[in-house]
Amino acid sequence: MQDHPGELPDIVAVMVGVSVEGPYSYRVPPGMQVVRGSIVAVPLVGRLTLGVVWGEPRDNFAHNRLKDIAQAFELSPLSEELLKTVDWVSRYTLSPPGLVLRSVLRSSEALEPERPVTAFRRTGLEPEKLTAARVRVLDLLLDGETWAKAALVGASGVSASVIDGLEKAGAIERLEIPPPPIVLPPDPDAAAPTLSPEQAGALDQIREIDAGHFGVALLDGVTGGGKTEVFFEAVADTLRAGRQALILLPEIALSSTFIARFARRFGTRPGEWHSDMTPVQRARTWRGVSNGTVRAVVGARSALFLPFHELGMIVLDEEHDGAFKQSDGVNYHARDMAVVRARFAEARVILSSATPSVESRNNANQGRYKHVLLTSRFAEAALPDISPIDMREEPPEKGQWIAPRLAREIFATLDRGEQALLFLNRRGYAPLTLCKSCGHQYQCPDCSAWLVEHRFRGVLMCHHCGFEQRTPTTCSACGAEDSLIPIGPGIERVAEEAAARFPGARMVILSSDMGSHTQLRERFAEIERGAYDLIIGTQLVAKGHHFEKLSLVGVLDADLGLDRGDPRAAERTFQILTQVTGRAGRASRAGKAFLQTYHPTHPVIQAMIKGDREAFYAHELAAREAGGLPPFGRLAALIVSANEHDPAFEFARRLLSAEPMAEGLKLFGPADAPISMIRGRHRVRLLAQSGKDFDLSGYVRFWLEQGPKTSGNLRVQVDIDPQSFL
DNA sequence: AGCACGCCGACT
DNA sequence: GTCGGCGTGCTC
Repeated sequence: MQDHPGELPDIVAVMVGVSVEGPYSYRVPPGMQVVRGSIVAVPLVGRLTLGVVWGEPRDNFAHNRLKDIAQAFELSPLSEELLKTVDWVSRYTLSPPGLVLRSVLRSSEALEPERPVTAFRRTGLEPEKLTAARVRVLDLLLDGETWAKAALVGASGVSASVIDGLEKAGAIERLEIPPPPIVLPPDPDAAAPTLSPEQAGALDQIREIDAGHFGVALLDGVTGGGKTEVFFEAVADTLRAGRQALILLPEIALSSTFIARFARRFGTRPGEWHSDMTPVQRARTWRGVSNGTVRAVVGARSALFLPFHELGMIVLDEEHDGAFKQSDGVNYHARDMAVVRARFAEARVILSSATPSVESRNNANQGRYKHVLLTSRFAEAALPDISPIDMREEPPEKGQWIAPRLAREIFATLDRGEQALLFLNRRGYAPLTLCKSCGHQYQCPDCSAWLVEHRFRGVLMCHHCGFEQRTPTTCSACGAEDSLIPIGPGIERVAEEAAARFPGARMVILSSDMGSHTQLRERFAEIERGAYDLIIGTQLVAKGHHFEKLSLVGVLDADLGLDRGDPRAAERTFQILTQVTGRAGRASRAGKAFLQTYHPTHPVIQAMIKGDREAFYAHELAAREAGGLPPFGRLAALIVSANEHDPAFEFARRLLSAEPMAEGLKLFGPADAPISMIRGRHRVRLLAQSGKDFDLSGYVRFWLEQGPKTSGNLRVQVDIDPQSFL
């Protein structure tokens, strides 16, 4: 075996798809050929596990205990750039490489060759009986064409038994053909749009990044500025160059409009990759990406680990979106890992957003990313006029949440026959329920969080673990009747107020718990048709929907999320306020937006009112730099959790005292996490802060190796570059 | 990630 | 006495 150049000796290292720290050694049985990247099945404690050949064995495991690789799959070996990405992500996030590899091997169905499909063609014999149904089938099979059975049934509209009958009669014959590709290759020239001069300029700037080399462009443009058309043209360039393209979206479930847009531009649907797909659909995308028949993929963040071999372009649309950060299992941020993979693959990256992350803006300012600006909106639509409503000076009536001035604006908007949107980023009816006779507060039994009343569904529920109970009628602490009162507003409560104050308005509530994706999609379509006058919604309404008649946006609590001890609170608030106010006045109508706030002088609110996003970025970058926070420093959170509070806290303290001293490193904590218990586990945090050029991952790895070992139900989770401090 | 092993409480 | 709960440790 060894005399074949490029082949590995008879013992190889295999990274198994389980949570282990390094590859294991396996024998390559006679006759089997594997190389680095080969996907294999290996025996591991009595069962077969998927793994990938990693290279030469590194350990000296006793040769007589080695096992044979059970199977090498008939697939192209994973590309070197993907293997390097797995290693890099593992080292950076402190996740075992085997666990990271699992994200690559996520579709076990994809590994076996696809079953051939049954197809038919004419034999030339005419059947004795020619019925109308038979003629329809035979007409489709003219000119010796071969049709898959399912396609033939679909196109002819006959039942399968007609086809079986024709076969029996000898008029057609059955053959097994390879399954058709899941999608047709996209045509880069199918429907190239006419770009505006500004868009064309942006595209030219992107094209200045050499194809065939790594480079990142930040496509920074206002909502409605036509960013999608621009990056579609860059994708077309990539396809023309014979390379594959990946477009990552934060919320794939609501992106059927995006898929349709892609199909209009490229003449065919892209490959898709997201959690709503069946295992078989996923397997077909995975295989197609691997064997090169799928040239473009639109997917959620996990599509980053698909087995591309010719990856030339990664686009992250809405790059600032928090959904790109994975926070269970492997904690990675798809934006950063996309840049890493693109670097290994010599591919280009486009980060697209109307409200870029502070990190990306800084990279653009520093010249590491090419800053591509799109500043004007289509159809000359102006950005909305944004005004504050100081809740200290003009508060709503007691028991109401809509300030008088905002209510007047809503009336005026409705009178003109236009749509108004009320935004409150809080699901349910009320965030807290308490008993007015004994003061009992309804809390989750497993989390240190209040139960949120969802009146529509008649339950109190925990937004952290999903616990719910029927809303009681008597206090469960003191037994008092009719004593439970809701405190604070959620969108259901705002809807109740709106229904009472604007009785003529056709109203709709939009939040993630108001139905399935399909139902929500229908609601959005109805709104676009103008079936509603007043839209009341959470986050959900902020994301990329065009509402023609919408001319007023009211943000009921612009401060929500501003004042946590969280370094990204201001950024997130700025992003969501920009997005939601950007819903107003999309077409020819000038829009208005009102921010109800208790902090009208806060820099985020000020930047919104003045329409001065540069002021926001300047202020935020200065604040981050002064605090040594990302992107000017690094953060790592260590979350110690246990079934009881004290052991967790005590362990965190011991961990802290075992900290290896390092220059320029600051440690904070231990402190109870803001939500100190989730799902019955108490959580204590330590925070490490370092300078930008410090290997914080390496430091934390060394720290944990040196430090006290966990036992019992103690866990230590590491979150490098945490996005929030919950 | 699985899965077996082993230790402790609860029950036929 | 045995069943079964879950904490612990190992996998080439």
